[in-house]
Amino acid sequence: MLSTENSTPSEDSLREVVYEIVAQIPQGRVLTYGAIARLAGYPNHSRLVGRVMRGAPDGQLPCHRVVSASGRLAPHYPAQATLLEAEGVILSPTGKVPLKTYLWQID
DNA sequence: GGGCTGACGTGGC
DNA sequence: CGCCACGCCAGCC
Repeated sequence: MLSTENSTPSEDSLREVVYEIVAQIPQGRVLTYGAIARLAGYPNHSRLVGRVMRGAPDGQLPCHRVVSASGRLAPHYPAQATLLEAEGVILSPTGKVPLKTYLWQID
């Protein structure tokens, strides 16, 4: 089911799991690629998560709620800042998301 | 099979 | 806070 997610993670393998997780990020909150990778069962495949997001259906999935571990927004995704601000997320003067405040912490 | 790329992460300065 | 080097690994040529 979910525990046996091991050996050769592929973009296809992660896609479904990643979508499930991203779809559950509360509005006004964000998650990092690394956190998603870990929740998916692949702590060292944050890059794969990013690859999946690149092909993610914007509009159907809140992919704008996914940022880097530094709070940096995704390159080549200019609308992200706007979408986040529309949810009440106040970006730092440098254009990054203050994870201290907005990182989704599962209670 | 070999080498470069990249929506990443961590640590050092 | 910013930049850089290094580690990471699937994907693509």
